[in-house]
Amino acid sequence: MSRQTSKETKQRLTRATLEVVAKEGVEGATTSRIAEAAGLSPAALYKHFATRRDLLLAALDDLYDIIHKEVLEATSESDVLERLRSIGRLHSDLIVSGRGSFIYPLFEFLAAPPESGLREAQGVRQLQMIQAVAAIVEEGKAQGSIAPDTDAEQVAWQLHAVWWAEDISHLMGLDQFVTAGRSSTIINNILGRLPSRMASAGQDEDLAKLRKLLDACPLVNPPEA
Amino acid sequence: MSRQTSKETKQRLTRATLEVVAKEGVEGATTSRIAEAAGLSPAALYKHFATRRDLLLAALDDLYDIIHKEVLEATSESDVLERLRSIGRLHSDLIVSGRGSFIYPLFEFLAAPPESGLREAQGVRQLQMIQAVAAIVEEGKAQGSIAPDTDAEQVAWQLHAVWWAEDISHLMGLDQFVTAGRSSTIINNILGRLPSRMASAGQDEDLAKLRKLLDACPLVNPPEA
Amino acid sequence: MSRQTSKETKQRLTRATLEVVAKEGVEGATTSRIAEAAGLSPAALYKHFATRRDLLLAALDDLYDIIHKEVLEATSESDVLERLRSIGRLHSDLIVSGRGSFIYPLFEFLAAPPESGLREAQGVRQLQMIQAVAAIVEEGKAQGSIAPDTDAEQVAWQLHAVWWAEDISHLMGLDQFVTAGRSSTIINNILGRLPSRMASAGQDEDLAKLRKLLDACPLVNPPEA
Amino acid sequence: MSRQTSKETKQRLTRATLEVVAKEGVEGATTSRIAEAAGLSPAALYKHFATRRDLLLAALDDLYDIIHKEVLEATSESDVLERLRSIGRLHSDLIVSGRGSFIYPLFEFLAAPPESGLREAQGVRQLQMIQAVAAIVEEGKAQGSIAPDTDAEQVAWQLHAVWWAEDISHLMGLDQFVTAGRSSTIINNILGRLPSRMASAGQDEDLAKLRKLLDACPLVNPPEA
DNA sequence: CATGAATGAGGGTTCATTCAT
DNA sequence: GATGAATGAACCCTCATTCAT
Repeated sequence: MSRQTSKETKQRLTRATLEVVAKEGVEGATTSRIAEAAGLSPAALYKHFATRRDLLLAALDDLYDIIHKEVLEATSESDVLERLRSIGRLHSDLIVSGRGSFIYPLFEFLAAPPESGLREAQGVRQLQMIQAVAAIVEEGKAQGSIAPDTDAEQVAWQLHAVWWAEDISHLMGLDQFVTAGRSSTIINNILGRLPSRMASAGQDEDLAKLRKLLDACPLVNPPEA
Repeated sequence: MSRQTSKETKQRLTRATLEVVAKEGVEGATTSRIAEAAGLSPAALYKHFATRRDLLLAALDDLYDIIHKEVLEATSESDVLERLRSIGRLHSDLIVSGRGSFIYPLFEFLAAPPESGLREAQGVRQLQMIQAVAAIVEEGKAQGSIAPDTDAEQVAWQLHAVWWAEDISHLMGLDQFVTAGRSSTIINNILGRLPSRMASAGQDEDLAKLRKLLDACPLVNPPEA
Repeated sequence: MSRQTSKETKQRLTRATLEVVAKEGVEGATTSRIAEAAGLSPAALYKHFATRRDLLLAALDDLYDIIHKEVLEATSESDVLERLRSIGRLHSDLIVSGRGSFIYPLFEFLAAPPESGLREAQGVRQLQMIQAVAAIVEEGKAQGSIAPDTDAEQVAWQLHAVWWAEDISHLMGLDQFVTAGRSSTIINNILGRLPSRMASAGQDEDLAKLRKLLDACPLVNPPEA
Repeated sequence: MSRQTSKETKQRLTRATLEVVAKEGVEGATTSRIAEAAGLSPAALYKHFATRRDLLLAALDDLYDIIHKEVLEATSESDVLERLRSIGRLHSDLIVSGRGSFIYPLFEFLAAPPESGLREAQGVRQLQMIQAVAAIVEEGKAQGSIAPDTDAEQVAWQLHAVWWAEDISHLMGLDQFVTAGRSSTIINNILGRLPSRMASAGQDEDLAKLRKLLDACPLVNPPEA
């Protein structure tokens, strides 16, 4: 009982890492602090991870799992648009409430020294998340609730840009971006253009014209771009 | 005279700091490395800054000055929309070409440990930049080229979200966001909505209707948000 | 049966130790590296040896056994002088060819920290080897091929001095001592004085006079020494 | 006064290193022990040497300087043969008295891990010492006290072989090699053959014949060697 | 204004060893 | 007989900073 399986301890360590990183930054996530948070000796840590960097990477993996579960999969609305809106709301809530401790490691890894390769490691995972969001949009297209000519990946990038901006603002102490409704305004703009004619038919007959106009308007879709 | 000298040395130190931060991250920006890059002894550093943290803060100030000069003020188009578009293009170019070395320090500071206060310190400056961009938009409103009911600050946030997303993507090695035209598509979307009726009259009479429709459309501007 | 197994495992461990010591030095011969080389877990090691030091000592024993077998007993010439010359040649060959991997552990043990007792432990074994060589010389005296008044142990020391010098030179990268024939010249000098009158009678009648002169000569054998 | 020049402190450190190595072996010559012996903090050490290895190398240099001064140059006999004999006696004395603490680091460096390059570093210095001894022999040839056809370098190697054997024996606790006169017997053998005819003329007329016989004797100088 | 010398604290990591399983 | 988990002690080294010069 006192001895635990390696897998359990590994998770205990990655979780402890995320905690410590959230509180003290990656700089401050020293092996001894992590070990203490996990209830181990610093030496024991090296029985499970060859290197502090390995542990950080494992924690990053864990983190993206958590994000997947707590954000992407936490919402179950059958309507895709509602689901995306819900994800956005969840993200904002996590930010504002301070429960979004996963943001710190995220940006810490972003700022890792160029040659460490940690940034690129994160890139792969972020891309997967973007594609996961794009997949949701595609689901909406299949459902018929989203216009069939929508560029799903473009939408996913667009949403991520806003979510990242929420993160950044929060990190800098500029919560107003979220609390003053600026971010949700952007999200609404993005999502507002997605509905298919069919979906919106019952809601707003103007939208059909609007979309046609938007598509035709050279300012919105400049010929050269 | 000696004050002049001190001022010069101070700048030498802040520039050296930015260099080192770019190469090694904030963690790796140790006093000795900075001193070496500045051609001083580590001890001499303390004649100009009481603390490493003070030096980092000064470097951050310097950095934002540079960004102001190299990005915001580097563009001189009289037409505000063109100017904003130009700023965006400059940003993308800096990213893709790799000349945007200031991005590294920016995110390094963002990822500084919570208790260091560096993140909040950066917030103030970023806010100033956002307001500077908002001021440009206001200028456009005064010129008449931008619709008078435009929320200038909202636009500034929106643009920053895209620029930050370009930064983040690049840091993660996901240059596709910039190179595949995803970011410029967003920028075009944003700027495309700004022109005033007057300005667009000669260009595209559709836009007037479009804007009216957009404003009225509950999907784009939901009542509750 | 289990004892048998233990004995085998013990040998596996001592051999592994010698390998690791050869590659990494005694310092670098850590329990985990040894265990890995032996295909065991570090913990299992302690079922066979109470202490790392005990294992090192056992490895040293093993090493001297190997040397006995591979060098002293590998030569079978009936003529003692030829046998000694052959041993010398074998030693030189092992050195130059790089197959004499046992040299590394030997000097590693020699350089073990004073308080470890490893050096003294080696002394006993080296003394046995010297006496083994002396025994060969005695055999030659019994055969009649070596002069009866020869100090066998002195000769054994003398030969060892040369062999050690070959080892040391090789370790320092000064292979010239062996390859330029310097060591063999010394060996020839040593062995050249050993033949008995009888043995040399058929070969060279000068030697009788020579030996008498040598013995009488105060420069070669000073009275005080 | 409390602050010292770097050069002084450097020497203090190399000397302290040699002391510690003598007492505890190179393994035991940890930075903290060395620093303590030198009266510094472990951190201060790194202001003078970039690396523990660098310090060890500097100590090795220092060591060879000491040997040069305390052994090679400590003897001033004008007669070269006497000088060499004196050097040998000094070496033996240092060994037996235990004052020859420099032996430990010498062999420790010999046993350094193969890839560390410390062994080769020592090789260069040892070669210099061998050549210094050869130079003394050459001096004797110039003086006329040593036979002109003597191979000076061969003699130097031969002497070193004996001295090394004294070192090794001592390290293994086999002081008998020195105390029972075995090493000095070899030395006498070596030096006894050096005198020139001229030099020995007044001493022993037998030697002339002896040398001629020795030179002619195929057992001592085999044709093939 | 600048520096060389110095340091306490702490960094990540490895060590030989133990013990429950 | 073997192992996986665990650890206290120690390793080399770097840090931001101070102070006499």
